[in-house]
Amino acid sequence: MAYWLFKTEPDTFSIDDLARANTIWEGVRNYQARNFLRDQVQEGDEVFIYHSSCKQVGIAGIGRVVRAGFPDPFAFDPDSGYFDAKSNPDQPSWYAVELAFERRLPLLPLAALKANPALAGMPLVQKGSRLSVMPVTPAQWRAILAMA
DNA sequence: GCCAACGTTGGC
DNA sequence: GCCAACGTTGGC
Repeated sequence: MAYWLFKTEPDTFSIDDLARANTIWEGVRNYQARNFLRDQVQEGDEVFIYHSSCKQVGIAGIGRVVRAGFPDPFAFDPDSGYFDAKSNPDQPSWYAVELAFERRLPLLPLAALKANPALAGMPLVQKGSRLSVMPVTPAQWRAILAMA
């Protein structure tokens, strides 16, 4: 089983929304993140949910992967904001996974994560990184849980 | 709202 | 293939 961190803007989708129902994690439009979703994220993996671009940025909770990578259906829907005319079901450009809610965490602010030397290797805390789906090592996972 | 950093696009 | 222009991300 592997660990991940997914970013989301809570104004659009938050840990509270995940707590209400499983969700298709759609709309990832970055190739590096896409490759993780398509090739590596597996059912049963655990995921830190990170709130970005908001008042209190940080890790807000944990989700669990209940369906591994499949073609992002929103990319095929002309009415979706995530529509991509270059993606088609025969050769999908983009992938999604399905997540279930696991639990909330007391918000772990980005500043605190940055201050933890055990997390220095995470793209999350590195300047300029915009990666929205990233692997978390078991050691990093434990270090973050220890902060909660 | 500002702006730095990054990814993508498109002309050549 | 280069690289300037542009759009987006995301912290502050």
